[in-house]
Amino acid sequence: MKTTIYDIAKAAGVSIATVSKVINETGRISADTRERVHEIMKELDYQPSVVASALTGKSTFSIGLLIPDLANPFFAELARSVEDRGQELGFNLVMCSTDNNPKKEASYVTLLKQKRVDGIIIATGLSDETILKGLIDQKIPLAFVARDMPSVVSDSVLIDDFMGGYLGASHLVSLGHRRIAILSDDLAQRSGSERIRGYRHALEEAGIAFEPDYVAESASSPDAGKRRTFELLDSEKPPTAIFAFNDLLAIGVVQAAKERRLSIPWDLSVVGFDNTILAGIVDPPLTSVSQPIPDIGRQVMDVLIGAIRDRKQAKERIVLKPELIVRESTAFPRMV
Amino acid sequence: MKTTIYDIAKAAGVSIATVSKVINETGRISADTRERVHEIMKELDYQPSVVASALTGKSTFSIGLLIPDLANPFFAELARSVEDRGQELGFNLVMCSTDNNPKKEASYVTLLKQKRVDGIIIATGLSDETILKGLIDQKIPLAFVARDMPSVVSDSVLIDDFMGGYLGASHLVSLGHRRIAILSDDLAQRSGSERIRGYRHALEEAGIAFEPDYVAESASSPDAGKRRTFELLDSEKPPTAIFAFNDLLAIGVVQAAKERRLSIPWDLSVVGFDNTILAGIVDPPLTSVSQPIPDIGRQVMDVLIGAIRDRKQAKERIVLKPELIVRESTAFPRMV
DNA sequence: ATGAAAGCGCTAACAG
DNA sequence: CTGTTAGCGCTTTCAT
Repeated sequence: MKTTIYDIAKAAGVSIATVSKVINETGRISADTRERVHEIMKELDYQPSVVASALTGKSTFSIGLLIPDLANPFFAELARSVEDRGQELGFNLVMCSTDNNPKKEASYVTLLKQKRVDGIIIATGLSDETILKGLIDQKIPLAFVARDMPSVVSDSVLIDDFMGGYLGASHLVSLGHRRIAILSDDLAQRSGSERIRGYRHALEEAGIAFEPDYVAESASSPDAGKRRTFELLDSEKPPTAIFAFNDLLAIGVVQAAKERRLSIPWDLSVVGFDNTILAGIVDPPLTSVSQPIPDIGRQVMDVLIGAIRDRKQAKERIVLKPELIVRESTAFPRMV
Repeated sequence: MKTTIYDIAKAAGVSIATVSKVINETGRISADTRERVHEIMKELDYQPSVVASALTGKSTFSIGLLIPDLANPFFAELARSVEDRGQELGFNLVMCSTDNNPKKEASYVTLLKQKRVDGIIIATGLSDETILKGLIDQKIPLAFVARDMPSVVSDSVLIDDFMGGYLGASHLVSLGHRRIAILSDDLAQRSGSERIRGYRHALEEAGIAFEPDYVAESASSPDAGKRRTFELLDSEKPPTAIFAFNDLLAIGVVQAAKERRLSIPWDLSVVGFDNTILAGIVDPPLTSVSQPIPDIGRQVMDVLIGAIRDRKQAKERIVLKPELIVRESTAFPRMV
């Protein structure tokens, strides 16, 4: 049998209440017994059961993390930074890759609820409104990360997507591009439309007319991005530059260009988003709008745990600044 | 208040025992009451507490996953595949990135124990023997993945590392290379030495003498790999090919070569290991020994859950085959 | 077929 | 300063 608080109490010749108190450092315990209990616990390699203590209303010290796909480097890096902060604070992360699939979302959320996680960090879309409503009704602490959820009042940390869109687009504009296409992963999401706003703003500044046909949407993988790029390239007025809303998509663009024997950046400029490990590795290295991933992860965790501890009402919305990292995938257009 | 089994019982006009039985489909319940209880549960959006049920000795439906680093694409992809299988089976994954840091390992393992996870999947080295011993003593179901743990009798799934080493080296040999260096992440681990055995076997077959100086070790990051590559390149007899034991390291080699203005594959051939998403993306695309990641992930999860369910004694050791994916980072040596 | 009751391991009053 | 005791939400005999 696993050793329990009773075993410790017996061995130390005290009551379980006393043991509980020394474990939680509550109430007053004589230095003497405290020490003795500690010794016994060490001796018997006693591990207090979080399960039992959670049942009495305390924390489970588990946080759910809902992301689209752990195999996507951006989310892996994000998860890692969230995990690190959790580890520092004594919380574990329960991973949930939803693939933006409503069924998976629902199934994961149900599991998380049943496990009574202390809170949930949401980095994925929640296709089904009811899921989110259920979470809120049950007052489960929530925090959104790297995405906006305007319809909900909740803690969130994300970057200034308008600025991100502006940064990428104005870089291209200043290089002399006028036919700049957008490749977005999910236009419906707020960050997508914010980035487009930033992009449009950059165009306007330069007196370039906005061309709806230059806004393309694609699933978030190099392959899907590649296919969508071919379409863009085959249009009437092919763009001279493509601004992808994540690095995976940008890589798809690069691959499409290679297949067409277009040289990047000379025949086609590409800018990515997220500045993941991939950006520095592709050929050519990708100019990319960088998100401060370690910061973001740390801050969501902090904000969530703050909400859990204080059960405070005030919600924070932390907006961090993106940054343009210029590498070799962008240049002035060869033929204007 | 959250709705509990009592609420359901009251609303349905039955005892909590009955409700419990319909939830778990145990005992005999009249179709009539069963249906009624189900309805009420749906109506009240009742979620049985895994915490409470775990306290009575049932599963927590949580599995710990110990890996070195979630931000490393190989482990992210592996985690994803493990997670997927878990999700199918109703188990959640608790992520633990240890950075091969003994302190973190200990801290995570303690947390996992306290949470009474049903089992732990270990993909990391366990620097501290006592940790592992503690786990085994407490009879916590364990499964090792992508690494060998010869000192322990336990379920494990991994690739044939000897074959992996042989595949990479013999490819290089057949191209005409004779000065082939190894860049390993952790020589101490069994997979490392197995791969080296495979490498030596390939050399022997070709009558090439084994040169200990060609075996280098490095931390598992592009940067560290790059530094180590410079040393290799600066040695008396610089190698004409480098076989890295993971893609991150191989990328370091590529970067080092670029900095030295060496052309890959003409001045230097490189082969990686793992065949992660990175391999297809670097310039030039990397020849890499591929691990069947989705398979591996699925199989560990199956094996672990098998062990949890049946508490069986028989341990399995599942060995999968690696495969050489030839891309553009390898060629015959320009100057032999 | 259903229910009463005894735990599971721990916390939190409340007494002493 | 320490112990008694009543739960927390659920499972599981054992009766009925």
